Formats: sequence, structure tokens, C-alpha cells
Amino acid sequence: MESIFEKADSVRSVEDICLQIEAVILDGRLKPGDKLPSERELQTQFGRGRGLIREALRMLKQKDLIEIRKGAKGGAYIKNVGLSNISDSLSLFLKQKDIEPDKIIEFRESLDRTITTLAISKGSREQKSDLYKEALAFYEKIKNGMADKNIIGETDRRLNITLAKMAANPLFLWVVEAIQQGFSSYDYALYEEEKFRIATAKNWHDTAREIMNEDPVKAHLYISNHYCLLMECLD
Amino acid sequence: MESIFEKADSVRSVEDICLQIEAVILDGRLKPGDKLPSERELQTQFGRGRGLIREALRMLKQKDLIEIRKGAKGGAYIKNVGLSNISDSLSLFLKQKDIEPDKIIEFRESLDRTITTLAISKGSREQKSDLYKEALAFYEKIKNGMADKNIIGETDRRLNITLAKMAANPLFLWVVEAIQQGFSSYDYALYEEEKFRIATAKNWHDTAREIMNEDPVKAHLYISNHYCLLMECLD
DNA sequence: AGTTTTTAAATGGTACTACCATTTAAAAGA
DNA sequence: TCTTTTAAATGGTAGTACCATTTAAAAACT
Repeated sequence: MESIFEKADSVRSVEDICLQIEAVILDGRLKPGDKLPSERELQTQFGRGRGLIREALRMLKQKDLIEIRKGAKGGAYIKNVGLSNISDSLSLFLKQKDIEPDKIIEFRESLDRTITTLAISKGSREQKSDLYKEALAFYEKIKNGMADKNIIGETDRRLNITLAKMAANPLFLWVVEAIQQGFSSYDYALYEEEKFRIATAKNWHDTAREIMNEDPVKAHLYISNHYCLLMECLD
Repeated sequence: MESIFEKADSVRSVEDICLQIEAVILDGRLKPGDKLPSERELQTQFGRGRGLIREALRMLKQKDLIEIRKGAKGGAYIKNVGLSNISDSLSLFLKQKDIEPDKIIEFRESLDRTITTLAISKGSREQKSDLYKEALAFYEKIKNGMADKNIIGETDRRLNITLAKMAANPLFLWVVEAIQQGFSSYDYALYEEEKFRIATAKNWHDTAREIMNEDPVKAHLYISNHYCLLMECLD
């Protein structure tokens, strides 16, 4: 079989193996969905033992670059680079640093304001009305007593993602996703008591409406209100 | 020796080992600087082969939770959680997604504006005047023909970090550091030609002055100007 | 006694072999 | 043709042996 890799450096073997594999992924020689050679084949291509190959694959998996399947037709498959590992690291970072809730709220609020502004100026009419419909449905459900926390949390999350997508800039989407994984716990608190649950859902509805109306000032007011609620709720 | 770990789950061994080790780090049973038992000792504590232990340690190293040293007194030492792996993942993400420069600029501009606003309202007098002094010195040096690109880049980077610290919120600092690692290249472009180099340094000086004067509106103007220069420069 | 050199122990780095578990696809059987 | 069985490919795990590096203790030398 044709070898796509070179013999690995004798010191820092694992790093070298990782870099070579990363390279073929990044420069497009292997695309998402493609399969790397089997461990035993890589063993011969890199001229290194299987243990080192496995260590390298673990690192790439941790970086979320590959996915490993068992059995025949198994092996390391190239993934679409996602954000899970970043989010993972971030939540680790936040846990260890023990960051205060009000700092998180401050950050998220400013992020939301920026994203909202962008969403209003860049989002399409259709996106805006879709967002509004989703927020309205959410509000209605909550008003009618729907209270499954998992579903509520998931919907809240999806609304945030939808909004971030409207900003038409993947970097904002990245931060939102990273942050969201780190603090779903806080938002869940907001949906614990009925009082906050309804107020928050109504607030989402109001925000989405103002985004549809393309009124950034009012939208920002509702966003502030959202985080006031959250602050109040956390006491 | 007293065992701090339990026998690992027989399926998903590596993940289980990782989780157990992460746990003792996160709940403080082991602090930065402490050493994990040797691979051979972990082998017996987890009741698994050495290969699996090594795979788990690789993952933790990739997460930047531990540092591995060779020789006697070697082993896995707990690290202070940093941002290197996050920045790493981010630049990987950006490379693969091939994000357009103007999206990056848009993101950074809005980030800078927010940070500046916060810096003005939260930063101490002393921090503000320090920032100004640093920006002034930077401007003077560049005017007088100092042109070492490495030093210039480093100074620009430090100014950004200083500003981010004034915002008194570690999350902003995190994003700035992560972004900076990903795109130092763009900023370097700005300091290539003398025309842009001087204009940019002057702009930094103006921005810092307005921050010291606590005038967010003017400061924002200069920030916009900075990114206009960058856009212009990239053509 | 003090300094340098040598040695030994601890530990991570690597290779190799053997076998198990899972998955897929081909072969055999109904 | 459909179902069952079998075999091959591949990742998962264990274990052993040996190398390379680092540290600290022991020995040798002034």
C-alpha cells in the first residue's frame, strides 16, 4: 500500500506522528469522513510501535480531529472539526479557576448585546421571523405549564444558537457554544421556579420581537432584563 | 502505598482513568505541583495495563492538566490550568474552517469595544495611566524608526493583554489570549509598512489617551480606525 | 573534609507479542 | 431468496523486556 506518512522522528515520536496526521487533515489530503490506515498499517508507515501510534491517536481524538470505530471497517475516521474539545477545556478552566457568577453574567450579557446588534443588521427577514416563531412557541408552552426541565434547557440553548448564527460570524457562534457548555447549570436555575420561568420565557419572546422589528435599543433593554432576572434568581 | 484510585471500569477504561484523575485534580486532592504516582504504580491502582495508563496520561497532557518529566523524580506533575490547549484548538478550528479575515476583524473589533468600555469603567486610575505610558513609549519608539518586527508584535500583544486585564473579567482575557494566538499573523501585517506602522502606533496612543480621559465614545472611534487600517492594509 | 567521579535506582519511552471483543462481509445452509 | 454461520479485519488490553534520562547515593580522589 502506498505510504502517505514518513518515518517518525525518533525523539518526540508521538508529537511527530500527531503533526503528520494533522497536516494531512489540514491541507485537505484527507477530508472529513475519510479513514486513516489501520493502527497496524500506521505502525509500518511511521516505523514505530503500535503503542505510540495509539497514544498519538488518543491525542487526536482528544483534539476532536478523529473518531475511532471498532471492528472490521473500523479505524480512525476524520471528523468535521467541532467545538466539543474547546468547550470541554473551557469548562475545566472555569472550574479550576472558580470564576464568580457575576463575571460570567457580565461576559454573557455583553456578548448577547453584540450578537443581537449583528443579528439585526445581518440576519435575513426569514431568520428573524423564524426566531420569533420559536420564541413565541416557547413562551406559549411555558405559560401552559410545560415544565420538563430538559426540554426547556434544550430550547433555551437552541434559541441562543439560532441567534448566534444570525450574526453570520462563526467566531461568535464558537464563543456562544463554548460558554454554553460551561454554564448550562446557571440557566437551568432560571427555569426552576415558575415565576422566573415565565418571566424569562416572556423576555425571550420580547427580545425576539424587537429583533424582528429591528429595534436594537429595545432588544438590548430586554437582554439586560434577562440578566437582571438571572442575577436576582441566583440569590 | 495508599491507593487514591479505584479499579477502572472494564469498558471505556481510558476514559474512566482520565475522569478519576481529573476528579482528584478538580476537587483539590492534588494541587498544581503535586506528582501523580508513577505509571507502574497507577497500573496497580487502576488494575489496568501500562499501555492504557499511558494513553490516559496522554489525554490529560493534551488537556494541559499535567506535565510529564523523565527520569528519577520524573512522572506526571499537576499543572496550573492555562489556555494553551484552548488556543491550540481554536487555531486548529480556524485553520480547518478557513474563516475570512473580515469576520475575524469584525469579531475583534466588537470585542475591543466591549473591553474598552469595561476598562474605562472598572480599571483603576493607575492602570489607565500605565496603559497610556506604555502606548506612548510604543509610539515614540516607532516614530524614531524602531522596526524590529518581533518586538513590535510583542508590544502590541502586551498592550492588548493589559487592556483586557483592566476589564477585570477573566473571560475577556481568555478570549483575547485565545484569539491572539490564532491571528498574530494579521497584526504583523499591520506593522510591515512604515505608513501603517506609524499610523497604528499613533492610534494605540490615541486610544489609550481617551481611555485615560474616560471618554468611551472617542476611544471607540479610534478602535474603529484601527480596524479600518487593518482592512486597508490587508488589500 | 571537601570535591569530583562513578554507580545504581527510579521512571518514562519504545518494541513486540499474544490474545480478546466487536464489527463487517463473505460463505454456507435452509 | 433469506437466514445462519464463519472468517477476516480491526481496535482494546495485558504483559514482558529493554532502552534513555534523570536523580541521588556511594565511591574515589584530592
